[in-house]
Amino acid sequence: MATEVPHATPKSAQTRQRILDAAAEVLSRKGYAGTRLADVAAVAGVQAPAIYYYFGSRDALVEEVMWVGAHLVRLHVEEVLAAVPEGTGHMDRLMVAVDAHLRFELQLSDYATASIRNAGHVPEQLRVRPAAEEALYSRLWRELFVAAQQAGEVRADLDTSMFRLLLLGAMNWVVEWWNPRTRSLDELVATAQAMVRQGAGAR
Amino acid sequence: MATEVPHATPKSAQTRQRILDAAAEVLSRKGYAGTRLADVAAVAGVQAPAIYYYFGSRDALVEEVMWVGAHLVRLHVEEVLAAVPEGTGHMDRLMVAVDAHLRFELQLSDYATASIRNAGHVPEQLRVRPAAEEALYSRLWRELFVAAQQAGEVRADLDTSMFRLLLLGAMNWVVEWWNPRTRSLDELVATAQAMVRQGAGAR
DNA sequence: GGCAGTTTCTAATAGAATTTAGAAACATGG
DNA sequence: CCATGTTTCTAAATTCTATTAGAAACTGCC
Repeated sequence: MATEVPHATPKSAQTRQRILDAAAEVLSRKGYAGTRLADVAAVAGVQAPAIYYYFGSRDALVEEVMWVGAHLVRLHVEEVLAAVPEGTGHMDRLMVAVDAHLRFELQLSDYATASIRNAGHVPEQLRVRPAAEEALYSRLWRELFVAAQQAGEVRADLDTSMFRLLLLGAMNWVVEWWNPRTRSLDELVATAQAMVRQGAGAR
Repeated sequence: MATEVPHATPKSAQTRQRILDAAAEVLSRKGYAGTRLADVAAVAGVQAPAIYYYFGSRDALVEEVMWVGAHLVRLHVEEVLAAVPEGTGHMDRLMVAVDAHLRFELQLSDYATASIRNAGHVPEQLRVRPAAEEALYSRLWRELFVAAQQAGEVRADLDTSMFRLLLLGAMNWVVEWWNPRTRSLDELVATAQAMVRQGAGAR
């Protein structure tokens, strides 16, 4: 019964991956509502029914993209943070996380973009598994902020929980307006970091 | 030919309004993909085909909600800013705008929520008219920032264009996680204002 | 109370997309 | 080179909504 585990052979796994990548690409560009299986199939270089050999349904495919997206973002930021030299300040660690999140979301991964853009637009049932990943990611940021606050590098009177949600929102919303042709990614990262460190106010 | 202008009588205009309100409510909650005409009709207290007496198509209805949402946000913030006492500082005017935007988006208007959440998810053709409103709104914020920077209340070396987009993103994304039961709107506003004024950094 | 115009409904249609059925092509090991 | 299992295709069925047709109900005015 190949239906149960059709990913055994390398060849087959490759096609499955191609379909998943195609779905991420189309989802990141057109959103949940605009994503047709025919489009995904075209990008993957197969006919639409071939998708059903690997995924139970359109929604199962979407769910996997969403999960992978959330998962990859977290892995990436964790890895980058793990590589930060011992003894780096807490605010600087926050800056690194901002940098890693933005670059990954905008440059490296259609999965991340798809996951971010469609988080609130897919049917409830598809959010369960991705939500668990997102919760882990939230925790990562919470810990960064708590540590920074305890070390006195973030103001003691700041509601870091709210601030964190606002910051992640600012970074996530970038997918809605970002155009690499007209803006510099370095500049974006620098501005987002400045927003966290010191805001816009003079002095 | 009543088909052309069915909104003449007050009674009729009322039903039309009910349908539009219902569409804003459902769109703000379920998003473009999840919005069924049958749901909209149910909320408005009519049968689905009645919608066609007032709107040419599902998309025409959606487009109107999107436009009204963008329009109302701008009007509201403009009005609030117009009421600010003469001689108020530029940074304080920014704080007022942040306050007005967030409160309107979260408390006063399903239209605003619908417009924000679905801006990037409706088909291209539906974005033209709303986009014009959004451009006017962007200009409003641009002017606030430019004035504040020229007055020296915003750091001279800040890329205010980028900062503005990040700030609006942070505020817009709030619709994705906001829960009035567990969070205080006053606290949210205060934190967003702090983000603009001084960021998270200590001193 | 009847009549004209407006508004809304029930029932049917249409169209688009997902999803199945089942046949063909392909790959691989004997 | 055949046999077997895997992978992909074409063609068809299903499903889900938007949309249309046309009848009924309602409203206000004479």
